[in-house]
Amino acid sequence: MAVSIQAVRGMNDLLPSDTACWQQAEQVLRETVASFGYSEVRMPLLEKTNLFSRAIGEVTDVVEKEMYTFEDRSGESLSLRPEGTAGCVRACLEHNLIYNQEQRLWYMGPMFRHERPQKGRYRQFHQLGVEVFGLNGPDIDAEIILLSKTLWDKFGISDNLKLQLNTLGSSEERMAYRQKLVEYLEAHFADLDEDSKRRTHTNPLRVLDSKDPKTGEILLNAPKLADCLGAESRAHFDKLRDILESCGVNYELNSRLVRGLDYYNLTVFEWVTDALGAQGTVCGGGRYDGLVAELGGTPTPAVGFGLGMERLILLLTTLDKLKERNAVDIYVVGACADAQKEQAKLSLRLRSDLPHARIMNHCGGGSFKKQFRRADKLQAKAAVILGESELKDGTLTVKDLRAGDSGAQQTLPYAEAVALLQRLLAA
RNA sequence: GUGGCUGUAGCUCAGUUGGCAGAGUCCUGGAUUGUGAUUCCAGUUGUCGUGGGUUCGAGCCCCACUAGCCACCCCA
Repeated sequence: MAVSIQAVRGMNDLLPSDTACWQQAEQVLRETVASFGYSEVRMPLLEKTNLFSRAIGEVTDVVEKEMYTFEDRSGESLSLRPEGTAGCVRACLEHNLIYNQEQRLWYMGPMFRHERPQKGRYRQFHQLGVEVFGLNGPDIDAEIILLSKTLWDKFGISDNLKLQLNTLGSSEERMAYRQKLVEYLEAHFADLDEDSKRRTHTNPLRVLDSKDPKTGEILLNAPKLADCLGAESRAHFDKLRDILESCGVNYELNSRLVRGLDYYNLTVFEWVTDALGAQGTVCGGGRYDGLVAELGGTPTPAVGFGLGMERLILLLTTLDKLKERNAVDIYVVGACADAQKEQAKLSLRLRSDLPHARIMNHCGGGSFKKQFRRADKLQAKAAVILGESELKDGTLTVKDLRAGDSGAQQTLPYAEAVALLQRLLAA
């Protein structure tokens, strides 16, 4: 459809049928993080560009080619946040939230990356972020994985998500391994496929994931990350696995899981599904002990994850896990001489006496037929009728719209009508 | 950023070798002037994604652009 002004590519409007789904999902997310004792933080969508280039890594795809970056009126370079962790750390440092104390935090909101849109990948997308600061043990790594697992259980989608787990070692071990790997890849550079040649310098650990058969052969003799791990890193990972297993969490070890943001170390994980096509990672995260210091704070251990809201909701919709929910419980129809005034007054009174009911007053006039059709379309549970006779007698007619064919209806004094409505809504 | 497919009514889609722009649904009104998913009748759907080109004539063929979908890539 040709429209004179269109939305920016990859940035979607959420219409009433969408927001009904989002609100259901958001409610479960909020309840769950609260049940783990986490607190909400809200950060600006805009940050100084160098926050992201320092936090995420200068040579990552996200920073190199996916950020929305521009100069504001004072000439300062700003960027729309491509992820939430950097801004969260910045906020914590700025307000001394993590000076000698631990924090368990969460946030939810839009992120921006200039990628080619496709199913489950949009230029404005939304994440639930969970971040923990000041705890360095495997127990907290396990906790955030258990938190995410709790979400899947509550949504009823645990069977459709698999946990992939890996460890990258300490920052030093990881850097040392990266160095070794790059040296090895450079020695065989001529025989690598094109993607792997590029990745050798952009994201060498990703080369391990190459599907090219010739590169695969070369990789057989490549140095192994596991060989670079020290006893401490190994113990951390073993303990994490121990806790997950004792809590009944199944996982797959995936030594090629490295993730694209530079700040990760030790534990990394992803929850993946095969129900969404190419964008199968619904939730991913890990430990990032070096980031706080990198951004100028005192060294502070940290761990967290991001959950893609669009992918979650796409999965919930695909698996038909969201309840259809109407927007209206009671529809007020009428055709008395002073209809607009009397209906408005009645509707206000009903809302006051039935505070949890969603009550819509018919506006715009028209026949009863039209008004009832509207009530039915909205899937209201009951209609309240205010006509000439009701107004004269001081009564209301309450019609049960779920009763079937003609529907049961009773004309009652106000108080009894309210009581009947209460019973109908409870049913 | 690269490739493949697609774009016709609000929605889902037909549209023959290039020859009057269609169906279903939705919406509106009526059959029933105080009663809703059914039924029956009537009615409105329009920049055929945009701009060029070929042609007597283009929804259809050609080019460019744009948007969407899917995949690569990347990640949530």
